[in-house]
Amino acid sequence: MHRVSRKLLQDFDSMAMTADGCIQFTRHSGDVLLNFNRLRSRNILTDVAIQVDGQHFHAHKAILVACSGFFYSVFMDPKNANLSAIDLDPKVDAKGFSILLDFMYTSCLDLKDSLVQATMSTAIYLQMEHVADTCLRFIQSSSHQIEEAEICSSHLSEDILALRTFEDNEPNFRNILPSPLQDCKGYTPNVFRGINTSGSYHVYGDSQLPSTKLEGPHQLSDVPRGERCSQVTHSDSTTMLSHPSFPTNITQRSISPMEENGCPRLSHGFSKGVICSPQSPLRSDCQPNSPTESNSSRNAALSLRQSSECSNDTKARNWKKYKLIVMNQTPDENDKESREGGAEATPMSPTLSPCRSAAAGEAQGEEAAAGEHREEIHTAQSVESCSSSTCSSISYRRCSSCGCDSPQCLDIGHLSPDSYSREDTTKLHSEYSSSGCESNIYFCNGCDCKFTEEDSLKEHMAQVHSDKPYKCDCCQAAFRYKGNLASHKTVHTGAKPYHCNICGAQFNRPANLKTHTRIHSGEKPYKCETCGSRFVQVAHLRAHVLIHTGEKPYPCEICGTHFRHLQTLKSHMRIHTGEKPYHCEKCDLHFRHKSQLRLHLRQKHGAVTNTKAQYRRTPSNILTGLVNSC
DNA sequence: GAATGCTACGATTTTTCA
DNA sequence: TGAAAAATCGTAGCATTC
Repeated sequence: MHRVSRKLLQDFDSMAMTADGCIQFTRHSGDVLLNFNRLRSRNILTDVAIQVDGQHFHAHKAILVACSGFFYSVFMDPKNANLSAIDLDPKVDAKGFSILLDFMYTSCLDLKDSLVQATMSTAIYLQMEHVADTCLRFIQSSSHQIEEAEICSSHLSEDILALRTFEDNEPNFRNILPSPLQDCKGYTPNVFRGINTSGSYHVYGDSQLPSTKLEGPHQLSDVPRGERCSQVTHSDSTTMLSHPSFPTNITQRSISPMEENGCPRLSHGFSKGVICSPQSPLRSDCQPNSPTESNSSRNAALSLRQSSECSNDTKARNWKKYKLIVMNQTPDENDKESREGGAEATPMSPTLSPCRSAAAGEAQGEEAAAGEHREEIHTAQSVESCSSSTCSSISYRRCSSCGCDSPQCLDIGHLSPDSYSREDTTKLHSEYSSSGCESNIYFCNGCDCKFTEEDSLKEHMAQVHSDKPYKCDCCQAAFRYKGNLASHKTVHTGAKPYHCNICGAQFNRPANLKTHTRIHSGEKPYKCETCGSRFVQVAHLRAHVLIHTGEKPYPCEICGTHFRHLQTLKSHMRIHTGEKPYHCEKCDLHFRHKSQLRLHLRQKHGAVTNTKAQYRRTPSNILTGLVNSC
C-alpha cells in the first residue's frame, strides 16, 4: 500500500483497502440504507403502497425486492412494471408486516413476545426465511412461549431440518435450485392472481399462511423426509417444490441461464435456516443474499428485546444517528455504542474478558477453544448449559482474583472496566465477597491491593484510584489531568490572553480563538451532506441535521409539544409559566421574548440596537469597527 | 506542561409561519 | 404579532498529542 493511500485510510477510517487496491467505503451500505429509511419516513420517492389488513404502508420497491422473495417475484414480473399499490392477503398481520418492513430498512428486528408468532408467519409469507428462522429461535428461547409456539415451530423446524438433511444428502442441492432470474416469464404463481396492473394489486385466493395448519401433499412437513427430498428432483425439465412458505406449486426450469460450465453462480453465503425456494432472492445474482445475522446478533433471541430497549437518551440517540449519517463513525465505535446502549449492553457481556483472564491463569490451553463459541455463549446468561470443552471445565470459570468458583463472582465481581466503573466493580465484588465468596477479602480492581475491611478499600480507592485527583483550590472542581486544572484556573482568573487581530475579541484559549477566526475567514468546514449547508462548528451541524432527520428530541412535559432545539423548548415553557422576563422600563411592558422587546424598543422608542452579536455577524460592521478603531 | 481537537451546552439573534 | 424554528457565537470540560 502506498504511503499516501495508507495516510488516506488513516484519515478516513471508514475506508478500507481491498486486495486489488480498490478503496472500499466500509459503511457506505449502511448509510445508504439509513437514508432510504429516512426517505421512507418522509414518504419521499416511495413507489408502492402496501395495504395490509386495512393499514397502509409506503415503501420503495427496490428495498422490498432486495429483502423479500415474495416482493421479488411480484415486482420482477414484467407485467407488474407499473404496479404502485398492492393488497396483501387479509390474513397477514399488519403489525407483523410493520416489524418486517422496519427490519428491511433498519436491519433491526424488533421482536416482541406478543408479536413474534405473527412476525414469523408474515416472514414466511414474504419469503424472508432468515427472519423466520430467527423468529423460530426466539420462540424456542422464550420458555414461556414455547407452548403457544409449539405447533408452528414444529412445522417450521421440521421443514428446516428436512431441507438441511436434504442438503447433507444432496451436495448439489443448491445447484439444483435455479436462479430466480432464470425464467421469470414462466413463473406466474397463482397466489398473485387478481392483479390489477392499473394500480391495485391484490394478493388473495389460495395463499396460506404458514402458521396455519396446512393440509394435503403440498405440506413438506407432512411428507416423510426421504420422500420430501424426492419432491425436488434434479432434472433437466422442471422442478416442483411445495412448501408452506410457498402457497402454491411453483414450476420452473432447473437449469439456470446464469450457469457457467453447468454450475449456476449461486451464493453459498447463506446456508443456515434456509427454506430454499424458487424465485427467492437468495438465489439471485443481482440481488444480495438475505442479510444473515451479524456476530453481535447471534444471540438475537436473547438480545433483540434488549436492543429494542436501547438507550432512551434522546440526545445520545440523535448524536449516534448524526455520527452515523455525517461523521461515519468507525466500526469500533459502533461496537462500543452497541455495548453501551444496544443489544450487548447486558452486564453479562463483558464476562468474556474476565473469563479469558481466568483461563489464561488457570486453564492453559482451554483459551484456544473456539472464540466464536464464547462470543455466542458467554455473552449470554447461558453459561450453565454450555457444553463446550472450553467452559465446561470449572477452572475456566474460576475467578482469577479470588479463586471463587462461583459464576456469580465472575459475573458481578470482576467485570471488565468497560462495563462498570471501578467503583461499581469494587462495590459489586465486595458485596458478593461479604455474602459468601470463599475469600472474604476486598479486592481493589485498580491494583493488586487487598483489604480485609470494606472501608479500607474505599479509602484506598479515594486516595489512589480517584478518577480526578487534581482539584481546584478555589471551587474544589476536580480534574483527571493536571493540564486541565491549569486551564480551568485561567477561567476563574478570567484571563483572556488570546486576541482576535480582526475584531479584537478576547479568548481564554487558542482553540476558541481559532474557532472564532472562522467567522472572519468564512471557513465553514462542517457540511451537511443532505442539503449542502455548511457550518463553522460541528455542533451547529449537529443541530442542523435534526431538520433532516425530523427529530424533535425536546418534549414539553406539560403540553406534549416536541421541539427540535432545547432553547426553543425553554422559550416555549414561558407560555406555561407566564414568565415575561424582558421588561421595557419606559412603558413598563413585559415581553416573553427578547426579540419582542427589541422590536418594541425600535418601534415605540426609536431605539437603535447594535448588539455585540450583530457587530460580529455583519461584515460591514466589522469593517466599520476597524475604521473607527483606526 | 502546553497545545490541540472534540464535544456539550448556553445564550443570542434572525427568520419563518400561523 | 407571538411563537416556533433555525442559525450563530462563545465558553469550557475532557482527552489526547506534541
